[in-house]
Order: sequence, then structure tokens, then C-alpha cells
Amino acid sequence: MRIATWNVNSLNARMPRVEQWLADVAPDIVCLQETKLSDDAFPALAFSALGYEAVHHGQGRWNGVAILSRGPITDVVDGFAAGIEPDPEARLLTATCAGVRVVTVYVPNGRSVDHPMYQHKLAWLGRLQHHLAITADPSSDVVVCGDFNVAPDDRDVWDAGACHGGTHVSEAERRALAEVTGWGLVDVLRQRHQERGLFSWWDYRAGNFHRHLGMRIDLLYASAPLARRLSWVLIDRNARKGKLPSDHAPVVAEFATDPP
DNA sequence: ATGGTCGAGTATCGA
Repeated sequence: MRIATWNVNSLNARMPRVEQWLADVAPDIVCLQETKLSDDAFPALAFSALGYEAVHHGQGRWNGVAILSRGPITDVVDGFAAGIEPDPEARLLTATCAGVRVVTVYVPNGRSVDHPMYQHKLAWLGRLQHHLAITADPSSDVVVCGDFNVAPDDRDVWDAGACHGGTHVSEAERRALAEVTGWGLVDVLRQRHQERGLFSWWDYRAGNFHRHLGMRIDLLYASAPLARRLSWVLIDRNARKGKLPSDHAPVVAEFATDPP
């Protein structure tokens, strides 16, 4: 089973590349972030023609998350579960696909460490922790993936010194992320690859992609039973090349199917 | 030279 996450930075702008990428990579489950679409503008028919069921939680101009699956999609939750302070922004979607509880996230950026949105980001991660406890079970197959807007450690940024003092690398963000993953999640890329410089996002400006100035902020976490079945995982840098790319590359992981 | 580019929508703002 092949599971992928990709911040497409506008599905309207990216649809031709997304369709080609689905044909090339053949994932079974795909989580998309930053569709920037309302639900009624989501191209469900186009995905259906490619063999994918889809669910979308959108708001229009900003944010927007989706899950595509080759099989049926059930038990869908838009945003935070009942009982948690609702998010007026469309940043979270939960569904079950092929026996896997799939949670996709687009964590608030935070803007800067002295901005109110930074406190909102930390609180949002706390609400995510609560949401996981309600909607999923870490002793079964769970994937939590998406654009976390946090680089988990200094290997995940091009220059820790240059990034120091900014968002995405602060101690409080990393601690909030660690509290979420402490629920029972394995960063499958780090399970397999330990080197620095494995980035998933590069600023469009200043030729940063070609200068290898990026961050790893698109993360794919699996519960322990699923992580044990990891076959391989990669960041698809090819998707960041060429004409009209997203500023993010997909992360793709292959898991062996449950033994009979 | 203290920016650099996208995407939204059509002036700027957010990333």
C-alpha cells in the first residue's frame, strides 16, 4: 500500500501536474493540502476518472485539505472532532481508507514567533493531539501526514543558524509537535533515513530549490503497527522541478499489506 | 540594491 502527502499550493493551478503525478507514482492513498478550493469547486469527477474516491474539506481562497483513495472512504470527520474548539479554517480532515485511519493536516504557519498566529499554531497542535485521541487508535493502522510547518530537528533545515529565531524551528513548536507524536507516531522518513538535507519545501524566491535551501516540514507519521511494515519512503523532489511546480514536494511511503 | 516568487484576485496579502 502506497501512501503520499503533498501540499499542492492551489489544486486549480496544480491539477495538470497532479494528474500526471498520480499516473507516474500510482499511490493508493493521497493526502493533499492547500487546495485553495471551496467544496463545490473540488474536481471530484476528474479524480473519479483516474480511479480515486475523494473527500475534501475546503473553504475557498485559502487552506483546504483532501484525501484520495483507490477504495471506499468512510468515517469522515471535517476539522476537529466534536468537543474540541472548532477551527473556522479548513486545515484538518480525517477518514478511513483500506483499513487505515488517515489524518491529514495543514498546520498554521505561525508567521513569526512574536505574532499572535504563532500562539495560535501552538494551541492548534494541542487541539490536534486531543483530536487524535478521540478519532484514532495508535494500536491500529494510522497515518497522520501533511504540512506541519515545523522542521522536527536541525537536520531538517539548510542552515540551523540562519533559521534560528524564526518559526518552524523554535523549541516550543518542536515540543508541541513531539507531544502530538508522543501519542504513538513514527516519522517514517527518519525511521529509514538519518542524513541531513532531506527537504520537502523550498521558497519560490531567490532560486532556493536549486541552491538546496529548503526545509523538511511535510511529514508522514505512522502508528507503530503500520510503521513496522514500511517497505520504503522518499521525498519526490522531481515533483518540485520543471514548469509551474508547487513549492512543496510530495512524501511517498510504501507499506507491506497486513500478513494474512 | 535588505529583494528575490508564487497564487489568490485585481490591491495586496499570505506563504
